[in-house]
Order: sequence, then structure tokens, then C-alpha cells
Amino acid sequence: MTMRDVAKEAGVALSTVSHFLNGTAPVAPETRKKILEAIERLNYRPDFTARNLKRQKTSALGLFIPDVTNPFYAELAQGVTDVAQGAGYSVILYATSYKEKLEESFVSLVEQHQVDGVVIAYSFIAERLWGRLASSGVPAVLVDVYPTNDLWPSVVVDNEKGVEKALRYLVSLGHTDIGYLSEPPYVLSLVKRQRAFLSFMKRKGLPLRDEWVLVEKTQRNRVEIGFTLGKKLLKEKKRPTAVVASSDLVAVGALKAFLSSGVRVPEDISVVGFDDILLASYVHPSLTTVRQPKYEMGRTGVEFLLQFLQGKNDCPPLTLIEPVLVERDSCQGRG
Amino acid sequence: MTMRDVAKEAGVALSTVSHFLNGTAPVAPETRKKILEAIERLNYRPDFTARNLKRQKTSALGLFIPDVTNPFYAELAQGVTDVAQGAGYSVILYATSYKEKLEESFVSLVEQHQVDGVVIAYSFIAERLWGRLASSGVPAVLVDVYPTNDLWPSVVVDNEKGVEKALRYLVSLGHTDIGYLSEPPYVLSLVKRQRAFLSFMKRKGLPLRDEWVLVEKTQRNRVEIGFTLGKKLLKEKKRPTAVVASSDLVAVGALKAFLSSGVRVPEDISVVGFDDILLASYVHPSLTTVRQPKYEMGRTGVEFLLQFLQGKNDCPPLTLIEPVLVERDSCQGRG
DNA sequence: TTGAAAGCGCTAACAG
DNA sequence: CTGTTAGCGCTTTCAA
Repeated sequence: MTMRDVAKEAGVALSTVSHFLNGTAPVAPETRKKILEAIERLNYRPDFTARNLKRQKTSALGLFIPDVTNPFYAELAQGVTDVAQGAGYSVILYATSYKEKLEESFVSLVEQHQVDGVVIAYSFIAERLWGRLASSGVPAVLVDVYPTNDLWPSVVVDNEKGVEKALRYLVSLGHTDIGYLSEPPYVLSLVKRQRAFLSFMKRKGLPLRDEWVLVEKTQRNRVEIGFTLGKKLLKEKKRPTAVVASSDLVAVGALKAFLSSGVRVPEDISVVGFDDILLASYVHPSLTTVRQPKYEMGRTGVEFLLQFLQGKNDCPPLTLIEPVLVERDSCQGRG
Repeated sequence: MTMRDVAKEAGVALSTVSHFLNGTAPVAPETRKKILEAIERLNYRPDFTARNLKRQKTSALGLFIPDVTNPFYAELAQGVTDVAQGAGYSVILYATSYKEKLEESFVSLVEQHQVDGVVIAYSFIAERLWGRLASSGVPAVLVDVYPTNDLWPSVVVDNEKGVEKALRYLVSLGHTDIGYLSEPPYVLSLVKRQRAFLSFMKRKGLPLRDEWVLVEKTQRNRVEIGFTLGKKLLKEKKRPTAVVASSDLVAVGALKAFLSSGVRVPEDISVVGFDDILLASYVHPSLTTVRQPKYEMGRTGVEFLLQFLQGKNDCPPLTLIEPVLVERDSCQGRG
């Protein structure tokens, strides 16, 4: 069933049907009725592929993330799909599980113009792919990734401020002996969090012990990392009274390590995470954490992208989203 | 840069370039070289939309789920994207958050042939949409949804067997007083789980008390449901020594309810969940649960779909995936 | 082995 | 307001 069939059935010209369907020209009431009836009779639906070819667009946006299974990216994805769909775009999900081969094929996807634009919440393993993406000319926006060039705007949480909020909170609770547990800082965000921790402690004249700043070297399950690091911390003769973790998953791992060693949280040690994934409120005790507004970051990302696609090219190169400290039950005052 | 440009640049015919690119006819070595050079020089990439129009397909599959943020669907989605991408299809993600309006627009998407096929892991609010989907003629497969017609195959976990495995395990541990906590049974799977529980208890002559079978009426956050139901259970003068929950989220809520009331798990009460989402292993104590192989279910679903798209139309109407009991730390023996 | 030509289903001038 | 027509970029006969 093509538009041609509808036109024939309705006894009007092809273009009239098109105009009617697109509202691109006024159509007489009777003609309109005839067309409507024909469409109904033939159960006609316009073909998007043809429309896209003609309009030179795909009505699809790409979303590039490492892993949907990671609640952080899942929430981001929801933000992205919600606004994209609202604007009439479908979103093509590309989750690579950090496999180089899939990175490659995602880049091909955009090079072949299968998408009108792309939200990238991913740091490539293969550096050279950035270049191919750039030269494809497809508009992109980075989310949770710091700027890599001056082509694409970037939306990230203010990592420094987030860590400071956590630390200020712990200090206000009377803590001075504070540790830091981190997964391998393989992206800039994690580096910034660690630096912010160090800098705050130094600035405030708080004790800064090497044995309290535990940074994992090898990439593996982050809850396990937290668990290992938590156990390690427990082995020190002098323990900190609070720890901040580089992410909620690490925090949850540490929580498990503490609880399973009979160390009570928050009575014996306070814990604060980073991200505020759903999990944070589900564990016991529920986790006090620095919330990254992931959904909003996703939203903002696509909104920029949509603006760009509409020719408005004036979004800021770097947007810092304000993190929020979410107080739950894993912290307690001292003295 | 179109294929025409490449042909001109290489000094050959348009169709020769096409043949070369698709391997659909042999091409002389020199011609081949000229074409390759031209492609290189012009940085040409074939346009997918045009190809799709010609081939009358979209190379895209739709994935319809309520919510990516729900770890169950996230894992399923990963299974789907992994195999779809492997087969050269992109996947369009459609997450509705149970909004009728979005259901509607997803159905339009398939009616307009924006996808070659669709994996549906969703039960519509608006019943009539099933009909529209069916009459669109687009191949579909149901995952985690029981068959609705004889057009589409369905892949679900064997819910009855799952509950039985949980119960058998608890009984083997010496439990006889067992409760059941459930979210509102708004889909068949949940109904089946509840029935399986009831039927097992009756069959084995185990005590079946109304106050121990708590089924929430209103739809809301499932962890909260578990929490409420857990607290309610604690109010009974005689408590069960074990509970099985309709899902991990409910189980986690119950866990929180117990722990925060000073009831120890598993010492005072054993808990088993259903699903085995990541969360299950992250809480403390980690949750013993009935694993639904979600990733595999997603895989299987698309595999069926791909088979269908290749004309092989012989997949079973109903595939029951075997659930697996995952023993962790939330259960303990009695007597 | 290569090339000319006819569309795929739709949009958008343009003319009437 | 309605109709004619020329493509969008590619695939695929069919003939040379």
C-alpha cells in the first residue's frame, strides 16, 4: 500500500495526498474526506524510509554507552529516550560492553548516516575513532564525558563540587579522619574526584594518610573493588571514622566489607557514595551519597542536540550540572 | 558524496561501484583499485536510508520495554542488542514508563515500518494496540510475556518451576512456616508464581495462613511494597521462619523492613527472591534468589526474530526458560 | 566484466 | 486548491 494506491483509490493526485498528510497545503473538505476514506480502506501507513530518503534525515538519534546494565547509564538512557521520543526521534541504543569491535561498528553507523545526531556517554578505547566521528560531520553531544574537541558541547556533573559537598557534610558531622576508596580512575571524572578529595583535605588541614586513600589499579567489578578496598582499610591499626567512595557501587562493596566484618555502619564508620543510583536507597543502611542528576543530564544532552539540529547553534561548550547531597542512613555524627 | 560521484571520480559506471561494494558481481582488479581510490579521495560512505528504501527493509529492530531503569529490562536489553548488533541490525529502544501515549507512538513506529521486527517485553495497558500490531504484519516475538495470539512466539521463564525450586530449597533447610510477599499480580507471570506457591504448600501439607500470604493491591515502588509487607508480617504474633518474594525488589524491601526492626536475616528469618537482578548480590546479606536468565531470554527472543526474518518460520510458540536457584546468604537451616 | 536504465515510496517545487 | 514532475541515493535486472 503506497501513497500512489491511496491517490488512485481516492481519485486524486499523489501530491494531494502528500500535502494532506503533511499539512503542507490546504485541502478541500471533500477531497480530505475521500483521502481519509481511502487510507482507511487500504489501511495505508506512510513509509518512513522513503520519507527519510527524501528529507535527507533519519529521524533517529544514537545513544552510545558502555552498558545499559549499569544503572547510571540506564537512567541517563531514560532521560535521553524520553525527550527524543517527545521530539519525534527514535533512539538507537548502542551498548558496547567496552568492546573495541563494537565501538568500531557504532562509528560506522554514524558515518553511514543512520542517525541524525548522537549522544555520546562513552570514552573510546580506540582514540582514533574520535577523529572519524568528527569528520563524519554528524552532530554530537558528550554527556558525562569532558570535552574532547571544540566541535561538541559537553554535559558533566561538577565532580569537584560533589566531593566537596560530601566532605563538608562529614566535617560538619564532626569527622576529621576521612578515607577515600576509588575504582581505577580511567576517566577524567574519577581523576577530578580524587584530586578534589586530596585538595580539600589539604586545604582544611585534615589528616591525609596514604593508607586511607585506596585506589584500585585493575579494572573489575566495582562492588568487588569496594569490598576488597573496604577489607584492606579495616586492616589498618588506625582506621578513619568515615570514608567517601568514588561511586555508589564501590561504596556498596565497602558497606558489605564493613558489615561482614562486624563493623557497624554508621555507628563505627560513616560511608558516603557518589552517583545516587537506585541501589543506594535499597541497601541497608541506605546510602548517603552525592547525587548526579543522570536523568537530567541525559535530557540536557539531547536538548542541546535537538537545538543543534534545528540550526540553533548556541549551547555552551561545557555545562556543569550541580550535584546534590542526599542524606540517608550511612553517616552519623562524631563527638 | 554519493555513489554517482564515486563512479564519476573513478571513471566507471554507477552500477559497477554498487556491485563492487556489495560483492554482487565480479569486478576487475584495476577497476576495483580505481573505485577504492575514489572512495578514499572523496571519503565516501554509502547512505543507509537509500539502501533501505531500495531493499525494503530498515535494518532496525524495535525493543519495547516499560523501563530501562529496571535492571531486569536492562539486562534483557543487553541480550537483545548484543545479538541484534552481531547480526547487523540496530536496535531502537522504546521505554514507555507505562504511559499510554508512548505505547501508541511505539505502535505507530512499527506500523510505519521503521523496524523490520520487534521484541516485545511489555504488556499493553491499551488492549486494542495488540490488534494494530498484529495487523501491521511486522514480525514480533514476546519475551517475558505469555502468548497473546498464535502469530508470535513467546519466551518466558518457567515461573512455576522457579517458585517450586525456592520452596523445595527452603523445605530442605527445614522450613515449614513459609510466607509469600507479592507486588500486585498485574501480569500473568506474577499470577503463576502466586498460584505455584499456594499449590506447592497445599500439596506438601504445609501450613497456609492468610496472614502470611501478603499481596499488595496498589501499584507503586516495589521496594517500598516489600518494606510495607515485611513490616506487616512482623506484626503477626506467629511469624513464618522464611518468606519467598515475588521479585528481588520486593525481597530487598522486606530485607530492609526486617533488618531495621532488629530481626536478623537469615538467623531469624530466611528470605528468597525472584529474578536475580544485580542488586541481589549487592545487598547485605546477599540475597538467595531464583534466577531468571534475562540476558539469555533477550538473546533467544531476537534469535527467533532473526530466524523469522530469514524465512525460517519454525520456532516453538512457547519457550520455557529454566530458572536457576542461586544460593547466597539470606537463607539458613532450621532444626 | 561493465553500463544504462528503471524504479523503491515519498516530498516539494511549479504550473494550472 | 489540485496535479505533474523531478528527484533523494541506491540496487538490480538486462544488454552489451
